[in-house]
Amino acid sequence: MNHLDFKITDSEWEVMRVVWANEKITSKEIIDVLQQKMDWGTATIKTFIGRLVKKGMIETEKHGNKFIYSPKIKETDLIRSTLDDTFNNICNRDVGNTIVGLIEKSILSIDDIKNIEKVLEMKKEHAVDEVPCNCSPGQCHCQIAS
Amino acid sequence: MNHLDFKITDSEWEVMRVVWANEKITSKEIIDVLQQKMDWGTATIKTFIGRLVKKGMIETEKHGNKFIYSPKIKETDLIRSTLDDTFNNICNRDVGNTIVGLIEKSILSIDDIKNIEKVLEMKKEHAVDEVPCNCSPGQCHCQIAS
DNA sequence: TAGTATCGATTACAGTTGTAAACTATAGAT
DNA sequence: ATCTATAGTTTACAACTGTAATCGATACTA
Repeated sequence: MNHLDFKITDSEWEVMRVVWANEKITSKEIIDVLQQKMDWGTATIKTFIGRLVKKGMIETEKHGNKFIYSPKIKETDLIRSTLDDTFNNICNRDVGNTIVGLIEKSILSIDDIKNIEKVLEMKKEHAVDEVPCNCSPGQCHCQIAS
Repeated sequence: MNHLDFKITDSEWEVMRVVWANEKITSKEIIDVLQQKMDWGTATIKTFIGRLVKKGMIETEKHGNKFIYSPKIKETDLIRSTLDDTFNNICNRDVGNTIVGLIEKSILSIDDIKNIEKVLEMKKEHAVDEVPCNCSPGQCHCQIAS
């Protein structure tokens, strides 16, 4: 499949958020930010940073004896990829309802709603009468012969 | 937090889908279904089943020397909980766009679109002008004093 | 009833993750 | 020039995961 298969842990995501928010940042700053939120030791955060570098999620620019870290992947790409992973576990026929559920519990602005309405308008052009089930046999109640 | 903190692995999710699809099922059936999709050995699948039982995700009813397995949590609850985990890593201000992205790449039926429009209509009543950023300081570019 | 197939339980083992201490190298302070 | 603080690297170790082999009990078969 797609070689853009990002996969990081929850802890690593906390670190990434700091890096994304700042674009260029030192480990000390990352540590300061995270220790206000998480109950993590300094060494722990250093480990996470090191692992993210090894995974290719952040890049380093040497500056004397220290590094300046910056993100190597975009936040939206990671979000996209993570959500795709989850939706891959859901029957296509359930996606609509799942999205309804997401909207219900989200805080949305007028503009957000307008944007969603706009994309829905576009989806209408290709909307199907019934979404075909895409599950493997035996993994879904709405089994339809493929 | 919420004691409904479900967390299973991707492999375990494959197993759960079979259990959800069938409600009452034997290990042999689970194995048959999964071996058509995954390149897993019998023993591997048995391990996953065992771990899911231990995690309280499926329950067992003894039947002679074998078990009948059935789901102990609902599929929608697990989906909900998993998506919540992801959205917890996203600034509230980005949720709207993220949902737009989801809709763009989904296959939706006319009814799905209607349902989404309906929930949007309801959201309009409480829609805000600007969604407040809910991120911890240093973890988001759109930092607003709280 | 003895043999065999099957099921679930136990054990195995490497890789990942959470959590961190210890070590090394270097930059800044005196 | 030496000391010290700091940054990054290495090592540690238990729990969880992917992947399975083996074992013990039971049910079906001849």
